[in-house]
Amino acid sequence: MKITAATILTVFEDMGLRSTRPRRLIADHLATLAGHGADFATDELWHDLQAADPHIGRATVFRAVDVLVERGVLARITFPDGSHCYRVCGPQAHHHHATCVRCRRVIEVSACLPQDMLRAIERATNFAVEGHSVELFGRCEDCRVADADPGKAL
Amino acid sequence: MKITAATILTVFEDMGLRSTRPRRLIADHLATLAGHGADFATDELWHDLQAADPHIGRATVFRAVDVLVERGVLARITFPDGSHCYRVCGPQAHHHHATCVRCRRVIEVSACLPQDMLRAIERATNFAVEGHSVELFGRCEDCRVADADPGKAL
DNA sequence: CTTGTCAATGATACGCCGTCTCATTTAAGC
DNA sequence: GCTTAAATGAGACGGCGTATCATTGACAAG
Repeated sequence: MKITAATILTVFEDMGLRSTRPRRLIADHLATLAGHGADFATDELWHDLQAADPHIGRATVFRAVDVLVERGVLARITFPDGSHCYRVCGPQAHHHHATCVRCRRVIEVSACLPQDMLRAIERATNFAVEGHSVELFGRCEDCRVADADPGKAL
Repeated sequence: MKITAATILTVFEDMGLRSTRPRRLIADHLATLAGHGADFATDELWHDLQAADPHIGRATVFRAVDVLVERGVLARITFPDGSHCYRVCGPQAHHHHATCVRCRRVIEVSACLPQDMLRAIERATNFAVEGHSVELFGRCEDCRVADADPGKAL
């Protein structure tokens, strides 16, 4: 399912939030990002939006991102060094991400921890597991090619 | 295997780093933390160390933590909200962590993504998977009891 | 032991990133 | 329109990690 600006505006609406100019701009911009499968940092998003409206506030963008993360429209992806970025994901089925450590491209992965493994962990640790995160890091095909033949790309 | 101050000092030594007073203090303190299985933030560690030596520098502690994370003596545990803490883990076998969302206690979990799942992901995505992180979040037994009977504990 | 050298330190300035505050604007129901 | 509370935007603030740099001290050579 493709994420459109309308989809995102509906998410705001569903939360009882008003339809405002900044939120429309954000929805538009995220819709185009979704098309490219690109990831972004919040500050970066803010700067991009300033092209459309120089007066848009930083706090406004941060607030919107928080809402969308909570609603699952955006996924927060954390790197091993503690830095992170966001990605438009939509309220789709549960999934995880594989990130290329070279170009930072993000790919969705439907695989997940097997249910019986989770249950085994609960038994072994006496924990009630309520959530989990799985991040995969590696090299995408393009970057493997580029690494093998440095003269060709980038 | 129990982590001792000597173990940690050996790690510094192995990296060609000098044996200094601050590093000895850090090693000592981490050894006691390892005994309790406690987690900590870097700034917190700094404050604790100031009890032993009021002149120890913040940068020094951050530098030491970086080294030890790189060497696997410390594991960085990231929470869904982006905050994080460290935990003494030692260069043990590969493992992951389950964290109690209520008391933040951390437990080690030996379970991991099955090899064949990783291979299936590589086939499906054309990624060469080089690393991964798995974090489990839930409630430990004590906290479940405490939640069910608020009058009793904490 | 003395000395020379460079890693390491510690004090602090700095910068990023996210939050908070609050006066002003604006969406939306009447 | 008018009213009212939500939302905004400008900027102050704060946490946390890094950079800078003069001083200290570890360690090896003589």
